[in-house]
Amino acid sequence: MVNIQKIFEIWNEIKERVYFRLREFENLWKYGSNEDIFSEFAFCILTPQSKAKVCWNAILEMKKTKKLFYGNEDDLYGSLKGVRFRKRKVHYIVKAREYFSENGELAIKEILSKFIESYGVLKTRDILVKDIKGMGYKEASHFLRNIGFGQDIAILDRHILRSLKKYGVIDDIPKSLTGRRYFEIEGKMREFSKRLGLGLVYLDFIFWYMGTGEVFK
DNA sequence: ACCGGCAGGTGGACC
DNA sequence: TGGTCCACCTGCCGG
Repeated sequence: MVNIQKIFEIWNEIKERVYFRLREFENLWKYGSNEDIFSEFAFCILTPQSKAKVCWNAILEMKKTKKLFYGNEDDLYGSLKGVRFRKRKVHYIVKAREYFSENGELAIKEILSKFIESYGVLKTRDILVKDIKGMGYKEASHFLRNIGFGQDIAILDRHILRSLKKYGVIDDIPKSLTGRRYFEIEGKMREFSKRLGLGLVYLDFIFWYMGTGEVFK
């Protein structure tokens, strides 16, 4: 078994920054526009196997020029140098933009609100995974966390999984993450966080920080 | 200069 | 029905 104390040391080191980020997420949902929310969504489509910072800079540029909201696939493609699998991802973004629009206008906030009020966050995540190409459980969780609904969900990426194994929460890192297996591991991480008395959303930040040395997104 | 390692995975085919 | 495998694809950075 590994040193549990390390977790709390890191938590003390980063918690002010984490609180700040979480407040930003809440404010994004409270005060953000449909374009703001969709930008966060598109960011989460881009991040798999890519560098988060490169992705976020690309989003900022496409947001400023409005390409993200009105451009076609070619327009977006040109802005995504450095993003892995960008051809595919551009397609996913444009498809999702239709999904999140009503009468030709972005309505992602209204649509998500309805889902969350009617079904709750966990079920909303299922809906996103089922309906949107390019969103698996990992990225759907990432997105929901980044718009302020991450209190009880885990973002099981390679860093988190590595830490979970290191601390004996799971025996092995699975080769592939099916929905069923995702829930299983998420449940174990939830239990672990309860045992530590640290919220799941905090534990994610701590593990992410241990893996990368950053508190970015 | 070359090269392995890494970057917040996902869809779809196949069994 | 549910797991496993592989294509997708690029650029940067340290040895």
